[in-house]
Amino acid sequence: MSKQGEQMRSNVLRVLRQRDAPMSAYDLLRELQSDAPRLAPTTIYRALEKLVERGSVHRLESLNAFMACRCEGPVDMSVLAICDDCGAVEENLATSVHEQLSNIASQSGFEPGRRVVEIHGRCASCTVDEVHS
Amino acid sequence: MSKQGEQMRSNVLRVLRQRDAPMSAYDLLRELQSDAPRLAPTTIYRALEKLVERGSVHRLESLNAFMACRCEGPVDMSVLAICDDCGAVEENLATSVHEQLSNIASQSGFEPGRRVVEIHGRCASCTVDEVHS
DNA sequence: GGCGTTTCTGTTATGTTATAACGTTACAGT
DNA sequence: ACTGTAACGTTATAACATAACAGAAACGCC
Repeated sequence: MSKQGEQMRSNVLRVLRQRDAPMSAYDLLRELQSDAPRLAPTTIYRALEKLVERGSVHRLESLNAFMACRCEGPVDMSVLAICDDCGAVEENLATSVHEQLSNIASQSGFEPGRRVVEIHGRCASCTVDEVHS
Repeated sequence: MSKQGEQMRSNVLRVLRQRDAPMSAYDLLRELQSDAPRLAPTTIYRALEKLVERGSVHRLESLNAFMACRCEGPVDMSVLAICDDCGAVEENLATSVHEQLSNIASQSGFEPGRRVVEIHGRCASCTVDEVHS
């Protein structure tokens, strides 16, 4: 049965990669339900949990959405830049930001764990496509 | 009518300050419904939106919750350290982290807007209260 | 092989978070 | 007073996420 689980994870990852943009769990559900109509949210969330654990997928906390990872370095050192116009997301490796963040928290005796670093704004191509009404 | 809106915002802020911990919109709703049983989610969300805009309240993206701001400096330069054990949240002013974050995003032509910087882990007092089962 | 244990999976149901849609009320400008 | 605009109240529903439990697979042990 772990075969089926692996299958599901790879299906989810495939769809995320095809899209190459943030998708909600329910977007994925709808997509995959064309093959398996009875597919349930739980199944998607379980697959996503594993994929995030593995670092294959980012969870975008400020969007409640998920995205296939395409960055080089360690997935937990990346910064996600989210375009509020077109929805595109850039991944940037930013080790120093993450280190600083951990350091600052540590100063008050806090034991650092998972970090969330995201930035909203407008991507380069949307800035060029400026509206000139 | 704007009197009522202001009233609502101050009620919401009062409850958040009393609690001094993250609360979901629905926590607030339940709390305030003891006075106004017909109160609706929308009303809470609108009040929260304004309060966040003003900088009186933080939105914790990774918890889908809200918290009264008690930090000194500019609210949009703070780092939120969230204890996964006790739920307490520390606010730290961290201008340099935010600046670096904006810089990194800018490098690819991204126009920086709202930043989300949160860190999960264990707070000092929970680290001390270590379980020694 | 048979048996118990553990882990993973599918399924149903429900809980939680957030917003759409629309009519109403306040208020500023004229 | 009239009108446009922004804020508000209200109802309904959409979107996101998990609890709970039953059944199947995997594994060790006898």
